[in-house]
Amino acid sequence: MVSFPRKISESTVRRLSLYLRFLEEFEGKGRLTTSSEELARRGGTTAAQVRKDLSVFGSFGKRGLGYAVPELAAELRDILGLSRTWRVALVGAGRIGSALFEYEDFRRRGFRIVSVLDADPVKVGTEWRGVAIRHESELERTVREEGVEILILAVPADAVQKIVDRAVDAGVRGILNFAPTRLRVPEGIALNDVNMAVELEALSFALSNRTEDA
Amino acid sequence: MVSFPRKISESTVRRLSLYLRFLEEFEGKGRLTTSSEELARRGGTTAAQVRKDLSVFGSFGKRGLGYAVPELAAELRDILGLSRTWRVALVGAGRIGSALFEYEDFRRRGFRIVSVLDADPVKVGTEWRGVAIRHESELERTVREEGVEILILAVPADAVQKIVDRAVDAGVRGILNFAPTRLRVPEGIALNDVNMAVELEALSFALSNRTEDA
DNA sequence: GGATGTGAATGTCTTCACAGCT
DNA sequence: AGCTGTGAAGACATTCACATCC
Repeated sequence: MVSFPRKISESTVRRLSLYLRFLEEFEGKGRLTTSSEELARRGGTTAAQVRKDLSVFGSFGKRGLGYAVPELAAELRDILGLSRTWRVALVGAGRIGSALFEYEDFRRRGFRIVSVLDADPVKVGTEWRGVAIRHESELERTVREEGVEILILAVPADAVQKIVDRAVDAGVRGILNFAPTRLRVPEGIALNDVNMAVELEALSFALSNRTEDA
Repeated sequence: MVSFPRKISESTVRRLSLYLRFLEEFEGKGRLTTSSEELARRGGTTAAQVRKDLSVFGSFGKRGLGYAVPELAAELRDILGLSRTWRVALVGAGRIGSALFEYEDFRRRGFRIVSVLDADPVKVGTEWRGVAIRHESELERTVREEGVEILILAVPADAVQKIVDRAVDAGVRGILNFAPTRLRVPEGIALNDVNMAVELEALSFALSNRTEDA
């Protein structure tokens, strides 16, 4: 709970998350300093953008020298709320759900999937790496008992809004939605959509309209 | 190959893709007309935004009446390049790859995965729904023989850049990247990243900094 | 009357360019 | 000298508001 100035743009936050990834890579290689220029190159942006992004939160560099890698990484982890673990429930034990459950990057970053829920009675009662798959009807109880703060939605599409409403009532504060639907959430609940079809269609658009040459 | 004015913003394209989804839903229900107001409500934006987005490409509505659902849907499919099928190769037959392979929305929109490639000899030679899993070393040949235009990258992370370079050389023109790395592609190649870790971290940031009350 | 299409106004994000530390 | 931090300028995106047409 650091409390920051004004409104911070989504794109700034996404870039910070990228920078952090690079910094951790540098840490792994034992590199001690870096520069806005280098982070920009790796992140596909400009040095000025990197500095602006960071300047929203403070001054972390030394003029003439650059940034100390471990220090800046630690700052970014703090800013992004990654210096703690988050208790996550996964709804949907299908293929996407399973892929997300195994996704190493989540685990490494402190997102701990403490519960998996599904509507399919065949799956309910089995378990994944020691996490029991429970029936969707137990959503509220699970959220409360397990102290779930974040919900990952990996279900085909329809009844999703109801699940969200119930989860929010039970105390969930953030939702990562993979269902191709626009969800309504109350003020104050964080929501992020990952719509893979939209991404592919954006590609298709780009390929169909190569006008920018000539 | 319709060729449109100026530079069209990424966000406009993404919204069009959303609108199309809603229109198709309406089509399914037999609804014949809609309005910018309705599309906006469904898409979480404003009516003015919807009209601006569409106006970049033409005038598809009737003043006083709104938009004809099937006509507008057809226009959007044209604009987005979805009136044809795209030949896609999937690199990575792991969990994410498998989830994407089965993803109904891709199939329905005309993205046909004609080839799956993996580095794991155990997987190579098996098949998914009639599509043989080939060894990654056959990438170039596959791209050429199968006329692959789009590559979906669902591999853990590292050697990804090399795969991209080879694929581009062989003729691939668009890439949907799920690996948490920033890729370099030549001018004229379309690239889209889906970074799920970044999305989760953006949530974590939002949850850690609820300052906007008070 | 009612909803579109669009210039003009506003708001937001990015880039520039340079003063200020190290 | 080198690289950050940052106001100011510029580019881009969204919202407003209304003339236009069905």
